[in-house]
Amino acid sequence: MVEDRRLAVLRAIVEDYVATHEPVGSRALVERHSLGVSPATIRNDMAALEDEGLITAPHTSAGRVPTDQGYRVFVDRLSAVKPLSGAEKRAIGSFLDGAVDLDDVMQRSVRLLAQLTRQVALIQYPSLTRSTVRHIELVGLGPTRILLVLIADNGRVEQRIVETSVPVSDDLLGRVRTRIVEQVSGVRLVDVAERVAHLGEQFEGPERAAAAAVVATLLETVVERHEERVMLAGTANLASFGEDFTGAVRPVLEALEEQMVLLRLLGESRTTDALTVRIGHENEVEGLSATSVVTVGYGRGDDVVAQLGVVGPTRMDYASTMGSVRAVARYVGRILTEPQ
Amino acid sequence: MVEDRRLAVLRAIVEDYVATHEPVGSRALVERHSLGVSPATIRNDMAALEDEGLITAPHTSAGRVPTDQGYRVFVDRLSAVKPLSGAEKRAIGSFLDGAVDLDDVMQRSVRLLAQLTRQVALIQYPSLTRSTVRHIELVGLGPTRILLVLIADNGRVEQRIVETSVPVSDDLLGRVRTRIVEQVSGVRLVDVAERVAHLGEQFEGPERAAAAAVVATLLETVVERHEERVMLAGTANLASFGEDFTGAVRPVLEALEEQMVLLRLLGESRTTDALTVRIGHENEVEGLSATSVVTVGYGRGDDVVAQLGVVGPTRMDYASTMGSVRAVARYVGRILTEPQ
DNA sequence: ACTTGGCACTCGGTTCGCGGGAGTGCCAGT
DNA sequence: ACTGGCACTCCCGCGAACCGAGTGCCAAGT
Repeated sequence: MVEDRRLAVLRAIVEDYVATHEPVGSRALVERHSLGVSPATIRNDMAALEDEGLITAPHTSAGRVPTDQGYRVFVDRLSAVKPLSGAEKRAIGSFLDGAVDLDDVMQRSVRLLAQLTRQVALIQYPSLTRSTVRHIELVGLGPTRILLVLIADNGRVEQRIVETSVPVSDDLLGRVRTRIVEQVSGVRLVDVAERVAHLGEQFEGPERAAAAAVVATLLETVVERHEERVMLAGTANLASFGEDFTGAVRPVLEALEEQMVLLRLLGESRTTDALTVRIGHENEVEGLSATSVVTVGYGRGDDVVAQLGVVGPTRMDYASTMGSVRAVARYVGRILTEPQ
Repeated sequence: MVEDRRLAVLRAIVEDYVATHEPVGSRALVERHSLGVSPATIRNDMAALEDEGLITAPHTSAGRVPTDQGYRVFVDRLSAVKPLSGAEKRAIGSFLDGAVDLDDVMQRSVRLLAQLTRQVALIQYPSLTRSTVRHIELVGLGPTRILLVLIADNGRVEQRIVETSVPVSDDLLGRVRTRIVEQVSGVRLVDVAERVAHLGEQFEGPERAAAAAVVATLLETVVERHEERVMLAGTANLASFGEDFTGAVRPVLEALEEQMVLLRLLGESRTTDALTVRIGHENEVEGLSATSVVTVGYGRGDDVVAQLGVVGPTRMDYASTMGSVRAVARYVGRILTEPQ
């Protein structure tokens, strides 16, 4: 009972602080929420919440501000994901429907998400897992350099440079290509590995090393590096996160310039619809301790192929942000599911 | 004579202001530069410079600050491009030499430039002009959708989606591909247009429309869209441009998110070594009126294939910035010239 | 014709002191 | 367990005063 009210107070504090960006006091709280008790009672609750580490007071006589832990409790126990308004849903539809290829889908989605949340949005390219190989091309760039291009049937194209220890003639290159194409055309990417595993052995002597290098890179491309691209939008919104945030802009921009950081940030949910929220210092990424990151997996049906999400100030509107992130993820998933 | 000293005063003002970020007064000027005259004389000169619109005073009794026009005169008549230090040159070498492919060269270069100048760096991908076609692949994605992939011998890969008005069978697709590959393999990209111009006419009836669509897209890819990609680095430096710049961060970030804007920004110098400097309001791009943009073409020898440059506050160190931009452009040009 | 020292003046920035007000913690009473 | 009252803290805003940098102008000097 008492415990319930305390949580209600926490919720009220978070909501007011998110709305006003100012420390909230006991009086303002009873005025703006129907808590049914006096400011004095609220003060007692606030003292308790402060002891628990959920809120904190910037000065002796200012109001209270939620801590990272406070937001954590809020997100876990007090807030429901807020569905989008009709207008927002319609906006999503009209925004995404004109996309012409995968790049375009990604770009439109990430911009849309940035716009909806007024925060920084991230989207990871879908992995190749479900696709099949349409074609593989080997292009000699020099005696020991080969460009490998993999074209998947979903329109995605991957390219990698292969360095071989021994020179590769065009003739050999042609034969390797023929063999590989024979083996993997129309094969699902997940199955490519077993098809080409022993392909190097079909070659003799010095040719074997070259063939092996090509195969190794192919496997790497297919298996390991198939989700490394990330797209970003809405960095301009960083400038509007508020006065008190300006000092944190630089480290955030620095973090966002690193692909590796972005990938770590997006994490690896393996089920759709399960939103991940990392609040303030929960973020391992240095420089993002003043921000929260909301991510979710998206894909075809229940099959998660990649992640998307947003980065914003810890004092964001979690309910709306989570709603937007989830909604965009669903739309993108739907588009990927449609026959292209 | 008098005119000479006035320009010397302008130079001194620009240099001091760039160094201190504070309005500079007559007294400080004579102390820090050997002008050989008294502050009173300087004051007269300053009044004249103000009348000419080259400097301005923020308040009645603060020092003077250069105007955009003042920087213009400084850049055109008073400053020499500053060569890099030995350490910087060595840094460039070690930074760029490990690059493994075109993407990598671009990425390393743009990061390097951002680091050297502590500003925001831009680099445009080299155009395909000089390259030859290694391979062209057509992948059917649906009845009226074809993915066109063009692989150039310099390692660059371009992809485009083609929408056809009539359905295209795999059979037809195969034949179109064969014809195209026959025509353009090994051909320089600039010559592709004439080779395929009449290719559609080799097909009859409904097939002609499909073939024409593919050819049209191919031409577009080769001729028109061959320099649309731009890479960006150092946006975090925006946060360090200074107190007085914080208000301008948002519009700048917004501008930098638009590919089209970036391309306009990079402009189109057609000779290497001719640096372009656009100062403050000289920039047509809205939102960049508080910044200056320094760009230069780079390429193989005298042949400009693309541009690179930086965006920084109008009160940047033009001499050093121009030196860094030019130096990086030369290095990148050299790398492109080396046999890959 | 320039240059210079002197001088009065302007005005932004800083410091200081002083309420006002919001907010708290605690206590005694219900 | 809640509430009203009360003393206390301390941030914030405001005006006054002051300092100092800088200017413009003028009369004198070269």
